[in-house]
Amino acid sequence: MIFDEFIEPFVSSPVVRKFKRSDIVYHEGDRPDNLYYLKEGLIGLFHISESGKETFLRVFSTGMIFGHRSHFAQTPYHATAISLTKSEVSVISKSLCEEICSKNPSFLRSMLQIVSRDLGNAELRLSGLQDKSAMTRIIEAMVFLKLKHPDYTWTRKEIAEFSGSTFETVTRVMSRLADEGLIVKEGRDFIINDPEELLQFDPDQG
Amino acid sequence: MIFDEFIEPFVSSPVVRKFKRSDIVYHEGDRPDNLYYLKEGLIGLFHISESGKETFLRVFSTGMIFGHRSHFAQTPYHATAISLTKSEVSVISKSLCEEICSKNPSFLRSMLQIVSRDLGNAELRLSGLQDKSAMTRIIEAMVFLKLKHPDYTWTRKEIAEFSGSTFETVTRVMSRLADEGLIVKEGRDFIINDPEELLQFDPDQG
DNA sequence: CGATAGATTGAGAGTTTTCAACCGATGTGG
DNA sequence: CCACATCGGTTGAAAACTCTCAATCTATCG
Repeated sequence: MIFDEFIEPFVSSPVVRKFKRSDIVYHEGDRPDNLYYLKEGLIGLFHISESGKETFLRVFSTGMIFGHRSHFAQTPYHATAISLTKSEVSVISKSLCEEICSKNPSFLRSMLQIVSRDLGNAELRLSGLQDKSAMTRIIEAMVFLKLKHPDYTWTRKEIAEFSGSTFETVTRVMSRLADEGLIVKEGRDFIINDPEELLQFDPDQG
Repeated sequence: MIFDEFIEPFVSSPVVRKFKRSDIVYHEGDRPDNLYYLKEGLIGLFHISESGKETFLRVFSTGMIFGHRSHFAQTPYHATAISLTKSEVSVISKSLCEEICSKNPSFLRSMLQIVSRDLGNAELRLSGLQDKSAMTRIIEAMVFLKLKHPDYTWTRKEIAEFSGSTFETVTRVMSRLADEGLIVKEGRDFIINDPEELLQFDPDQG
């Protein structure tokens, strides 16, 4: 993990908060007074629009920092962090963060690398929304999410909100993929047989 | 400008390149061997998909740095930088960049702030693509682009690629807005009477 | 075992895109 | 400085892809 060399102060932060599924860690619009280090669990970052439509922006898993974008942008949170599982989070105050930054300039470098990569990913998703079919985006989201976190049962809704689609369309795509033998449904969960093959799947020739 | 305190080495870089409209500064996939400082002009960052569909990701104007995301992410360029006007660019080598970073740690801080804000913007656009109508997105793009660069004549195509739409739809929206008296068309250019009013416009009650 | 959250499937609607044909602006070279 | 070539813009009609709505079913967990 990229943070190995900085992790100490995060792990040993005295302030730890625990969450269960669906708990909110921070709200869109809040002032970013802290950074967070995820000791254990899975947390999703969602934007919720006025109309109530949710967009699933990023996933944070054990060992990752989050809340950093707003901190370094010096703007309020633009999205809401919601715990997807039971989780345990170290809270790092602004001042502790400053201390880490000044003691260890390469921490800033790491943060910059992470944010830069996330920006690239976000912009590629932006492009994808415009020239890929819903099916392709759903397949890519399934592969991305499931490979990253095979043990978590992603809901159709989460996959939809990550791929820019609806849960009904995700259901339809998954039924089709199961028919084609590319995935296996197991209760509400699913298993990807061969990620490469799945990504190559062309809806028209089946 | 946020860079005032760092600008010196950028301005005085000995390597300057000049471009005219449509010239490519760097290509998606290229290795980021340099950072760029835009001394004069307007440059757009575009992602071009396999099918040829373009997405307009970011605008760079006089005084801004670009090419930094890939540099700090340590990944190839994910998009292509195209000059929209005649422009003049200082080329900053990796090693000069390193020198600036180490001499001036707050340069990293500034870069981190910029990239963090861009990430927030990209993610908000991602959300917008899913719950705003084409008309709303087009209006927002028009206001954003035109207020930022009133003297540049944005083409329908550029507005479409920024808002995630097509140039035909942009044309239709602009005709409607002109009918409503919210904008004035001047040749290929357009003038926004009142940005606030334009942003508030509700297509249904017009 | 019952309650509830999540999943499935169908049918119909609607926004936007696509395709096509035509028009107008801009600017360059003779 | 005009003529023309080219790039950009306009408008219409039809098609398409997803979404929305609705009804029903099934996991999962206390």
